[in-house]
Amino acid sequence: MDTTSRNNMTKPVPEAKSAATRDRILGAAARVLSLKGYAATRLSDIADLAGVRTPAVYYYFPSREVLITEVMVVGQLRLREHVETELAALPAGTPPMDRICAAVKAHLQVELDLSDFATAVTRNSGQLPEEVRARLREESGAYLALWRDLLATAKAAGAIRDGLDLRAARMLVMGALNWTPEWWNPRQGSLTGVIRTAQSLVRHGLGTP
Amino acid sequence: MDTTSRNNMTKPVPEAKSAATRDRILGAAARVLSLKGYAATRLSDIADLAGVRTPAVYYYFPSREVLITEVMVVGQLRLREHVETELAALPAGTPPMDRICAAVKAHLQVELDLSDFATAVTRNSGQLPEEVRARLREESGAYLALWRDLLATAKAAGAIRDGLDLRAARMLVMGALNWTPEWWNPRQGSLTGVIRTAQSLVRHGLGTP
DNA sequence: TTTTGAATCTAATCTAGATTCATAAATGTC
DNA sequence: GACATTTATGAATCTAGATTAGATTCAAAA
Repeated sequence: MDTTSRNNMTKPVPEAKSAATRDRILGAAARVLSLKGYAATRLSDIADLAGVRTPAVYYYFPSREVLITEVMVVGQLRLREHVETELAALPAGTPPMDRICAAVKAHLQVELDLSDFATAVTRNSGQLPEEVRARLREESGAYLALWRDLLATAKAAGAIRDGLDLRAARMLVMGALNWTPEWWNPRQGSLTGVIRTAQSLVRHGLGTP
Repeated sequence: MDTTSRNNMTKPVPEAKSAATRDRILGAAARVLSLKGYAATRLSDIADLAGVRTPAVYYYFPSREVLITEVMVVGQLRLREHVETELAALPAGTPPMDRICAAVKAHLQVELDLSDFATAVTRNSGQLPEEVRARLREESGAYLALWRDLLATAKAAGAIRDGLDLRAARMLVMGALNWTPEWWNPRQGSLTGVIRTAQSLVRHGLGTP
């Protein structure tokens, strides 16, 4: 997925091969991480999946930790970007609760369908060594802030039930979403089904009747 | 926590010392696991916390994996037992949605306050090697079944909104609960506050208006 | 006392991976 | 088609931790 990206219209085919391999390794790392978790992710697994020998990884990344950190940062970034994009696409004047539901949908799409990177972040955020966590803090803070805004706006508009602890409510909702990779599987239920259910839960759980 | 247990009224003080140390090691393992995660849990951390040298662990457990497996099994068991106990304590005729809310409360109590073992399970379930996971499957299946029953009963009683995918709804709720150890901290909010919010979310999220 | 077995310790050993490095292929350049 | 540079490799090396081996301590039994 998305192996090319960068340098779109500049030099014809600069270090195309190189960039491609680098992306292949990064993508492989994301996938292994999302499947096996930080503990069990060996550099050799990543290399195998990328179709390259282990030392080749060092041609592109100085260490395992740097590679993993990049996966996490990219994952967190993509998650936020996708959600922001979807929100931005909403017509002006969309009611705040509908915006929240759109964010729920977008989050689940990235998490479950679009990006191993995003899954890697949520499935491993609790297990990372402190340095990686620190490196991630800023970006994940931005994502949390996005949701904080979403709820605060809805609250201000009177769309959220009274007496709810907003922080706790927000974290509970995000927890429900973040836990989905632990149980959801495309073979036993459609993605749109999960999205619909999550939206319904959130709308009725948070909203005024 | 529960250092003695077994052999209550037989021999005066049999292998009391031994059982105590074993429990100390097990408890230390639960705590380290719940704090640092499977990846970062070293036998030496466990030994340190238990006040013993690393090899002493091997006097009680044949391997790191067996030790960790036991922590997980105990954690999953305690989680279910506590929830079952709380449910059993409810007066007969308690409405199904109130029973669900009681389960929410019980789950959060064990998870956040009572047992490092329970926290260890939920924070690491996704990272475990296949053998441990297999060993855990039966017990965690029992817990899932408990919740399935809770929801099915409520549904049958007409206490749950129509058009909700029950499996997805159940897993989303459990996800919200299981994710709490990732963010909740006794210093920035009372446990009862989180419980109240979670109950409110679940009641309105699942229930008929 | 002496003996014994449980409980621990210190000092190795062993091993899976991460990391390094000197060199081989490939690719592009003139 | 020889030269330079970029990519990738095989064959070491290094290291953190798990595991094992062999004392050592000590209380209680004999």
